[in-house]
Order: sequence, then structure tokens, then C-alpha cells
Amino acid sequence: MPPSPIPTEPRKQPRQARSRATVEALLEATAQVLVAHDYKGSTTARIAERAGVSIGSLYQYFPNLESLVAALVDRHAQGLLKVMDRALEGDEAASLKDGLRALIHAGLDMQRLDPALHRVLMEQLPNVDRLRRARDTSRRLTGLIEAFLCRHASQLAAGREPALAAVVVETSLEAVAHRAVSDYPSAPEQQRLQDELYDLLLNYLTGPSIG
Amino acid sequence: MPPSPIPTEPRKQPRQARSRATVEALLEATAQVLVAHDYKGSTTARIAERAGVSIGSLYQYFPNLESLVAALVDRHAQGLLKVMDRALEGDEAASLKDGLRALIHAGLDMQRLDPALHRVLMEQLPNVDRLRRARDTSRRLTGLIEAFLCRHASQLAAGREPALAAVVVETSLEAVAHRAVSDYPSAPEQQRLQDELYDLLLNYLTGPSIG
DNA sequence: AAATTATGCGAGTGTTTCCTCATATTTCCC
DNA sequence: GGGAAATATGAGGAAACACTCGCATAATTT
Repeated sequence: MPPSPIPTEPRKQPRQARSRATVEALLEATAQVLVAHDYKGSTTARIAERAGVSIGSLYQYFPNLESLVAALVDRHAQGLLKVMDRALEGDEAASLKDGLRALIHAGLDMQRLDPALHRVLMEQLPNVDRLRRARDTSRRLTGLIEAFLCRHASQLAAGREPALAAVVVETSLEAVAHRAVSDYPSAPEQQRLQDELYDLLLNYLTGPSIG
Repeated sequence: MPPSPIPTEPRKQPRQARSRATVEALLEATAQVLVAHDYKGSTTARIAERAGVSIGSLYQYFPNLESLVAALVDRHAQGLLKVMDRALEGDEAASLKDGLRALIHAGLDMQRLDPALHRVLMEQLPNVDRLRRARDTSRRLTGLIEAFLCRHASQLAAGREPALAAVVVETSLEAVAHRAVSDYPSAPEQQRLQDELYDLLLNYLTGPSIG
């Protein structure tokens, strides 16, 4: 049985400044409650209370709880893509090595945008139908990396296909960065893991392709 | 506010064969319902029904829903460790390269044990207080890898510290294996990603350490 | 300043869910 | 076979929850 198609479209657009603030407060409150109570403990009442807004107001802009989370996911994904895009399109990505540095830095920044929220969203993402859009985000991220690799194809190891390598790079980058940020909070530790990440990715991209 | 300490200890031990079957059916049903409905839609009633058991019986052995999930997490973690342990302790891990092959194979097998369940458990893990035990699993896995690396320390690149490298290897192995199994279902695709994973890890461990 | 539109409110409704408990059935053991 | 212990049952109490609706207040327009 496929999960029932829960509508996640916003109910009505806020037109005045007052209501825009309400919506903003609701989104912020959703993030906070989600972090504090996880998805199952996040109730509409709690969110409204945290936002300093009545339940009724919540339901004026969001048809249900899921739509709130979906909106949050969208916003967060937007932020992630922006971070990565800036890192790879700028001048810092002129060489493969510099680009890799920037890439890793961006990967860590993405985790640091709002680590706790990031975590909950990633966990709860499958519940929200907006999963597809999140996959999109992941794919677009991989796309950005692939384009970057193609730009430096000459420096890649023979037999290293950019499309496949981009998947590997994106996946391991995200995982190690996530672990670094959430399990190794101290700055020196994070720095060491960052260096390891550089070794990992550079040796993979330029080292021998054994198969 | 820390999440309220929900008891996850089993309520009473089944003594007769009949009740052991009941408990087993409940765990199996929990897994199925979890996969079919996600955590939020998994109710005790549904689980009992699926198990062909009355609600009352469920509560004789499990004090609440969380404890069911916790038991499942424990059992799954046990399975994961066994897979990895077998791969690294056997004769196949005689050389670094062979061991790496076995390691990667085990990583994929871990994902394949029960991919759908694995996924839901990983997602919902933070909700269950048993999170700590899961971290334990991750750490013990890292420990197994570290021991393996130490056994082949002579073949590692200069400056590659086993403890740190084990974290990197475990993290990226799990992530890429996960992605391979869940996003690339076809066998040839998985094979290619498996080969890439080998390149990734071997080049990292034996390639130059640039920092 | 009146009319209109937008926003805010929160008690209340109907549903869902967790979990208990009194009772019935099965198994064990002497 | 009979008494005790283990196991199974499911109706129902209590609480939590999502969401509505009628009305109050504020902003905007004319």
C-alpha cells in the first residue's frame, strides 16, 4: 500500500507583512519542535504554541502538519544547493585540487547550516511525500560535482568516469562530513577528518583505477 | 528538554514455546508494519493484528511500542556485526587487498540483509532511546575495521593512522554501499559501484597522504 | 469612516492510539 | 487428573491528536 497522497501545498499565500511574519514564525517553530521532539512528537498544537500563534492561524496557511515539514525541507534544500553552487562555480575551483578543497569545505558547511535540523529532516524526509524533491536535491548536487569533474577531466585517472565518480564523491563526502560534524565536535578533530577527506577523494580521483 | 526516558526493557520473558512464537511473530510483524507504514503509522493494534495476536498479548511482553522497535534494532545490529565480523576474521582477510574486498562485500551484504527494514530502522533510530546502542554498533564496526587495518599497518601509506582511517572507511563504505543498494538496484550497476568503492578505499589507504 | 478584505483566535468535535484489566484458555508438573 | 503457572483475549477507559468553524480584530481600500 503506497502512502496516502497527503497534500503539501500551502493553503493560502500571506499578503500582509503581519501574516508573513506568522508564516515565518511557524516555520521556525516547526524546525525547533522537530529538533526537540522528533517527528512523532511534533504536534500542530506544540508548533503553534512555540510560534506564539493560535492553531487556527496555523491551519490558515498550512493544510496539515506534513505541509509544514515539506516547506521546511524545500527551504533547507535550497540552502544546501546554494552553498555547493557557490563553492564550485567560483574562482576557487580553478584547479582540481583547489576545487576539491572548496568542495569539502562546502560539504562541511552544508552540515553546519543547521546540523540538528539537517539531521531530523534527513531522517524524516521519507515520511513527507516531498521525498522526490529531496532526491532531486541529491541528484542536482551530484550533477554539480559531475560538471566540476568534467571540467578537470584531464587530471582524472584513466578510466575514471565523471558520472560514476560524482556519485561516489557526493555520497562519501556527505557521509564523512556528516560524521565529522555530528560525532567530532571539536575543531581540531574536524580539521583532521577534513584532511583525511581530502586524501580520500583526491587519491580516488587521481590514483590508479584498479577496478 | 531531553526526550522523556521511555522504558524499552522487555516486560517479561517468554518461557514456553508458544509464547516464544508469539514474541517472534510480534517482532516479525513489527518489521513488516514498520516497512509498510513508517514509524508514525505503526500502531500497536496494527502490529498485533499482523502478528495474529491480541493486543493484550503484545503488552505482556513489551511495555510499549518503542520497546518493540528497540528489540528489533538490537537484533538487526547483532546481524550486522556478525556479517562484518565473519568477513574480517576469516582467512579471506589475509592480505590487505583481499580483506578490503571482503570488507566491501560485507558492507553490501549488510545493506542487503533486509534493505527496507534497514532503512526504516536507520531513519527511526534516533526516536528510540536505544540510539546509544546503535552508536555502539557503529563504533564496534569501526573497531573491527581498525583492528583489521592494524594487522596490515605495514601496507598502509605513511602517516595513515588506523584509528582515524577506520572512521573514514567505515563511514564512506556504509554510505556508498547504502546508495548502491537503494538507488542502483540492477546487478551490473551495483558491481560497478562496488569496483569504485574498492578504488576509493584502496587508494585512500595505500596512496600518498597529503593532508 | 465605511466597507471590504486579510488575519487571528481557541474552544470544541470526532477520531485515533496507547495501554489496562478482568476473564478465559492452554500448558506444565506432580 | 488436578492444581498452579503461563499465556491469550479484546472490550473499554483515558489521553492525545488533527483539524474546523464561528467570531473578533486589524489592515487596506474607496
